[in-house]
Amino acid sequence: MKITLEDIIQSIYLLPEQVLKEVLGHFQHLEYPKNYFLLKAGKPCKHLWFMTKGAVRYFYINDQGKEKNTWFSLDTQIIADTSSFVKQEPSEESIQLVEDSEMYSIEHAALQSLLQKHHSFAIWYIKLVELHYVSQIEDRVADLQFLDAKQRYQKLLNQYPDITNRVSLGNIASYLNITQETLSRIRAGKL
Amino acid sequence: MKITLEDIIQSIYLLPEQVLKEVLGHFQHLEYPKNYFLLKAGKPCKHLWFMTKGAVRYFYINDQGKEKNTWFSLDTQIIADTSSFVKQEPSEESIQLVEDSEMYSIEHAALQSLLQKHHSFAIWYIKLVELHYVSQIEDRVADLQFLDAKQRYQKLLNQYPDITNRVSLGNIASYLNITQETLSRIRAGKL
DNA sequence: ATCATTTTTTGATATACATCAAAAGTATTC
DNA sequence: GAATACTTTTGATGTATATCAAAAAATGAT
Repeated sequence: MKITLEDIIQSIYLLPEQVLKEVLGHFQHLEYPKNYFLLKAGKPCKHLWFMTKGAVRYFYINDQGKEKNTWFSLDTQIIADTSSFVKQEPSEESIQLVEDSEMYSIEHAALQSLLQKHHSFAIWYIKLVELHYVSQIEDRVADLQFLDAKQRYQKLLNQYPDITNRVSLGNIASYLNITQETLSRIRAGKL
Repeated sequence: MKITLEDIIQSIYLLPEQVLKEVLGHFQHLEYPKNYFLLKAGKPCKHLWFMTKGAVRYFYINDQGKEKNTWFSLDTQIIADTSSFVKQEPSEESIQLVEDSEMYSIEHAALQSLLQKHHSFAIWYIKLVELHYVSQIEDRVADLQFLDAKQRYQKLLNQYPDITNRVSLGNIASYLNITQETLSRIRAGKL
């Protein structure tokens, strides 16, 4: 039983039939291969994506020119560089697929006009932002502040039990903010 | 020239005269002394506060029973435990004044009914959430991931040049996620 | 299957920051 | 203004994790 775009939208907040129809009309169905860039740093994030299958990583390039992952989204997730999306300013991070993925996208401009047009859609978007952007990222801050590398790894495994088969050790280490050597040692139970 | 509540509200998104009036009617003006708790961990965050003067810290209690600051807001800022506020679930953090402060508050229930009642207010709230919650916290994640203690301290000083006179070294160190000894050494230029 | 490339593991050493202990400095109260 | 409590600084030592180097294992291409 596959998750439809309609399911995702309605699970956030129930929209009136008419509005839902109109909203659905603004989404585009997409399939991209592994390694494809949804967003490259420097460009404004013009879309909001609803992934139905696949995996992505978010990353920055730091001062020393090294990539640093900030986030993973696997399977059914909403994807965007929130900060760039809401301000329509150049993004500081890139978003790249780490698996062949399927998703639906809506453009920023279309979203804005729907927000102005339909009060119910504005309420829907408030729920989306509150639950998806805010809660997720607050968790992340708490993790970074309070958990050490090993605890953060265990929490990630808890959230995505199959992540080790889907994302490389180097990419996971980068997200955990540790080196891949350290993650390798944690896995081996040596730390 | 003092900043009024109306200024703050209108700077987020211009509301129609009538709606603005109604919205203003739901805010309460408050003055609290240093050390007062706006929110205690375990209680749901029932208010959104618009501070016009003063300073607050947000903090958790960690596993070892030690307080850990997660955030400061000084002067004109919007205050809430966002995560608890949006879900109306028990808060994991506390919010305490570190100076005598002045602010305006609106209750969660009042906000909800205004959101349902006025499309324009829903748009206003979207702007608020996007710009205040999301952007601030994304910066914070980037800081935690990419900057070392010294860089984070310099950035904080940049944002709040007078913070050293207003917030204790221990509180700042806690926010920076380092010990006060380390911060003391950074200040002394020994690190 | 073989070779080339990428990913993961292992080992030795270095470093940033924590921890513990105590002294010095600054506020607060009577 | 002395006494008391809080805050900040200094010193010595310990620990988690980084860095560098290289081997081993896994993956992909011909």
